Amino acid sequence: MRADAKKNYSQILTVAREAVTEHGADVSMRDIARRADVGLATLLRHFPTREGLFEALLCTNLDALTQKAAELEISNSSGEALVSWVRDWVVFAQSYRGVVAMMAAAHANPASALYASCAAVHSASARLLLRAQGEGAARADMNGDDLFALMTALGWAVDQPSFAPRADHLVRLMTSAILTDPPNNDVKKSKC
Amino acid sequence: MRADAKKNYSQILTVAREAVTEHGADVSMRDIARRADVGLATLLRHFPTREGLFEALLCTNLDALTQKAAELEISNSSGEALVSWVRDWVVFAQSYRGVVAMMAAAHANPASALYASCAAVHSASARLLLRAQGEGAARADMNGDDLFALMTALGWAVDQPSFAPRADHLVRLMTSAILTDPPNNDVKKSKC
DNA sequence: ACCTGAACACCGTTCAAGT
DNA sequence: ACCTGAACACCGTTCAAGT
Repeated sequence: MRADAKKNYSQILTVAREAVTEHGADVSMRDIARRADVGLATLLRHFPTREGLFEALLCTNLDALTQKAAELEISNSSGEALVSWVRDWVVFAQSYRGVVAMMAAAHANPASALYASCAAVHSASARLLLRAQGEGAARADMNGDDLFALMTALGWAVDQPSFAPRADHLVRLMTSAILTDPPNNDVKKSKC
Repeated sequence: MRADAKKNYSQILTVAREAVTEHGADVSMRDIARRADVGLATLLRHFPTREGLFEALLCTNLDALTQKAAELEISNSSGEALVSWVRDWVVFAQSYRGVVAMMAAAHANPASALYASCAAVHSASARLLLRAQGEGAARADMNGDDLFALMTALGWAVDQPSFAPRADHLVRLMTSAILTDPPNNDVKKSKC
């Protein structure tokens, strides 16, 4: 990689981070190129697809996420590990607006630059679920696909500005659907 | 409304239904105008916004949905009524691809042509939840906003092609998060 | 009243021409 | 090797000109 190419690459990533923070995952690629003082064609050769750009933008976050999964897999309580994992996922989902929708689409498209990352999240989820199910901490009647779908749905919801204020509570409600004995499910039934 | 205007209006709705069925809620307005053999400007005067067009496209579905809510409000079991309502919502959500995402955005924007419909769904949900909570059938620690968020998240999930196959199961999982004594929650704990 | 073509400012894709 | 401007086919918005 030539010196000027290297400089452009990092410059693009820097301004892309700003642009995506401001306008979400649907920012205009042209806008990013303009901010980076680079021709649009240059941006598109470094990152031929929008997903390619996001794979680079998110790689730190994704590494931290999968690293966390590895730690949780050998933690004490399999149930608490699963809840922590869902929380970490939600934090990741909030890194940039529109990221979850993009991941959901990439998950179904092996040609996407984000496919491998989606698969990693999916399989980490499946492993944590399986362990929790083995200990009876998680519902037995769901699989990794279900968990991934629920986590993605949750991530999408907290991404919506109107739902964001209730994000913490939505996480609690969602985890209570997954665990067999949810810690926050101590609802007092009315007498009638 | 003049005769030719009336003809254009219904012609637009007819072809819009086809186009949206094929390409989802993000179809090009130009494409719809072309199919209707109508100038783009004509389409945009009949329906100044995309949401305006969808308000017309969905009005039958939305009427059926709110009508169903009214019936469910006076039904026997408040818990079963809530589950039926969620199922009806999911069926509605599947009417066209991308509709739920549009409704979620419209819900936060009073200027949207779909805002009133969103509010109607929201308040119907809140009423059914409140009744179920009064009888102890639904969790006490959630409100109408939470239910609407969960329903929208569920609707969005089943809208994703990769999650659609598990739609029925996702509905069951989601309702089990809402009900205090879920009928499908008879999970046998493992012995260890 | 209602319709329409055209101009406008955007978008992402592609490629021949530059250094 | 790498960059770039320009042409291309799209999009939604707007409006003067038609009937």
